Amino acid sequence: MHSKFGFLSYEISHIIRQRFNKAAEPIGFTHAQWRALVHLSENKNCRQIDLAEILEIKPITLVKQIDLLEESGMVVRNKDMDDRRAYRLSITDKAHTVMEELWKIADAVEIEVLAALSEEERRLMTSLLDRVKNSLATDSS
Amino acid sequence: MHSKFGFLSYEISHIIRQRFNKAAEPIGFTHAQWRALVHLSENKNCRQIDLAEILEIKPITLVKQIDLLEESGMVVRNKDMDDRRAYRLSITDKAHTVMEELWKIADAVEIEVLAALSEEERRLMTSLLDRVKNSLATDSS
DNA sequence: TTAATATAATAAGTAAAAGGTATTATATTC
DNA sequence: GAATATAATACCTTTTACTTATTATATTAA
Repeated sequence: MHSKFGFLSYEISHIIRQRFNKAAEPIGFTHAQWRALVHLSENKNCRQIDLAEILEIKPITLVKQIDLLEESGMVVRNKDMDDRRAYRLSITDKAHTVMEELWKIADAVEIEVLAALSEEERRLMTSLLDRVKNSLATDSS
Repeated sequence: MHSKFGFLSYEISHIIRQRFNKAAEPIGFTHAQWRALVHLSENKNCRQIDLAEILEIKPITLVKQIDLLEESGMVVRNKDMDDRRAYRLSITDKAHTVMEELWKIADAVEIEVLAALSEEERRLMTSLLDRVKNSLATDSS
């Protein structure tokens, strides 16, 4: 019997993204922007190329997300004084307020989607996924 | 502390899809087509609208995937005798052969991605995800 | 038994999220 | 100082999906 982990993780995360996008649409954010914001807030003052690597997307893909986040006043590109090719990304005060709203949405979606599991099971599953993710992060993929 | 399940499941499934797509590209299939094929083989002779519901995509999205799968000789649209609006989808003999190849790729990718976990942990995680998925399937989402 | 409504597939056009390749401006290395 | 590498990005394409509207056929209600 073949494992269905690939399909299951895809299908569940797809539902989470759909529901998040629907709920966050009135505020004007997509799940991809949200993901960039959260990872940036955990890696303050990094360059675009650093954030792209963290997000596991190509730099050119991130450019457009940062464009949108800058337009909506969430992120600022600051010239790097030591390397004039690069920008240092920072999050605005406004972003902190908006992110509180977005976390409410994200948490609510997650609780809804994971309702079938106990809190203990949710923690267990998340920690297993976390180990998988961390083992991949060290790869050169 | 907020849960990261949404990001984790997205990021891991994204890596699985990327690796699958890369490995299956020479044979000419994408992960979306692969997903449709597998779900069709588990729901033989269903209509497009049924398969779309199983895949949790809109019927129009499925049309194009079936177009591609029909072009490559994997799937046949058979006129439904009882409802002349509908097609019944079937999988060709050729598809069975190709699917064996694709399962090899899918299994290999999964083993690679989940290498950090023991077999026991893999089974546990998959069964937790399966419960989540099934609880959502009964929703009217 | 028609008239109104619903359903299955699909055409046309759009969008979100991503990537490939090439370019510009700067850094680094040889 | 010349060759090479790097950070950001312009231009174009791909994958996967959606919205809205249309055609053909079924079903329901009057």
